[in-house]
Amino acid sequence: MTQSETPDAPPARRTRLSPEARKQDVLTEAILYFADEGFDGGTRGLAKRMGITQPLLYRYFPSKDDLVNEVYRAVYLDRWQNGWEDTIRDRSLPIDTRLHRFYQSYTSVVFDRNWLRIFFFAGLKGLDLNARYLQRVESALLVPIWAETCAALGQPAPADSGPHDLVWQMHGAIFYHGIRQQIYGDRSVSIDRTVALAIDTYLAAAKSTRT
Amino acid sequence: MTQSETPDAPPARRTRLSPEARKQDVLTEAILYFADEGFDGGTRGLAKRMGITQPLLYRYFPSKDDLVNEVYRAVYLDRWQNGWEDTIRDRSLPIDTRLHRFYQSYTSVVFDRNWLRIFFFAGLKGLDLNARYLQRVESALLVPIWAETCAALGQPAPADSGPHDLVWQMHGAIFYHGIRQQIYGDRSVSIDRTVALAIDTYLAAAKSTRT
DNA sequence: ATTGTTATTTATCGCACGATAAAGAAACTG
DNA sequence: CAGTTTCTTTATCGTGCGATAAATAACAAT
Repeated sequence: MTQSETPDAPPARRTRLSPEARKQDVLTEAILYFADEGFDGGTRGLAKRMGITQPLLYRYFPSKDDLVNEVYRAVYLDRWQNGWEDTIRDRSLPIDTRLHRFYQSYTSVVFDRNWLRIFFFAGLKGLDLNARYLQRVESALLVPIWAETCAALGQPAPADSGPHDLVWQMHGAIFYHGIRQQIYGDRSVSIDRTVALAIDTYLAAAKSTRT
Repeated sequence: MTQSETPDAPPARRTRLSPEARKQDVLTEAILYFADEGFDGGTRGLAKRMGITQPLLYRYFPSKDDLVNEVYRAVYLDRWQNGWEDTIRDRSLPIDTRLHRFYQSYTSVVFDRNWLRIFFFAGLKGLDLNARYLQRVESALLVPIWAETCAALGQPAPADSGPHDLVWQMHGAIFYHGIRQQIYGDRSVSIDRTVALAIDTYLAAAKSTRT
């Protein structure tokens, strides 16, 4: 019984890769693995899923914590698109078009199972990653959105205050859709519908309140 | 060094409680503990926090899983208030008053650190608890909200379709505020402001689209 | 082919976990 | 006070974890 082997795990692959390729392989698989299992997932499980042995991980990452930190970096820093801010500020387009294009791109990145699950695992663990990410969202995306909205409505741009609560409303409604979809598995409503509705509601409310 | 004891843990309390009292104590503390540590938190940590020894837990709960399940029940089933549905359907009040009252009560229950954290720990673990809870929210709260909204606007009540996306928008915007507040520690905006704005925006949008 | 380098595996340590059995002590009974 | 009950602790088992050291094998160079 102790001899039996699961068929997808041949006794010893012993396929030799270059350090760069192996490290990248580990990182790529670690994103999927920790998104599935949470950061309490064991290094043995990750290694088994890759068809390598567990100590090999420690040749490329000094500790599990280091691996986890590289996962953070890969998922959140590397997937940030500077074009988002440009799209929001591109006054050659009407504001609703800009918002549609921005959220179409934003949700295509953020409404990803791995992205969202790791985001919440980190948030629950109390890491400052989420607070810092949200601060970046606010300062780099939501504040400009409100400024551009005011400008499009012929209002003076707000001095340096934060984004209006209306922007958070819109953003929250859209983000919550992603949570329902990716965390709870509810696939009943399409993303495009939610995004379009949230933007329309937001712009209508912004016009009517004309703060 | 191995003799040193943390001062808040006297060698042996040996305070003897009735089974009911002890079991309730364990359950109460387990809610706080698992909300902090997640369900991977150890039984030894929970026992230490209570000032009892770890095997004592197993006198009142056959296994850790049983304890966790009782935590679920205590947090989600027992905190559901049937009055919510009554408030929504109370046509002696205008619809906006009903929505304000409902969400004031709902958020006072749901925007609780323990409630939200356990909710997300369970969701990430893939338990069906969240899907079932959301289904209950939809059928018992959101569908009636849309029906009452239509009625208040003089529309025919929708047959048996789900809640309009506008209701999900409002609910999501409010819920997202709780996430920012309790999961990410952002205390910048008040709950009341968010709730009031979300309801106003929702009702305005419902009026204008008059679907 | 032989050798050297190093990617990879085998074997193992110390520790924390969930869970169980037996010993101990607080309360109740007479 | 002695006897019984049962709440609580001590001691322990088996398992899986992160991490390390040593043995092994794949590839490159000559």
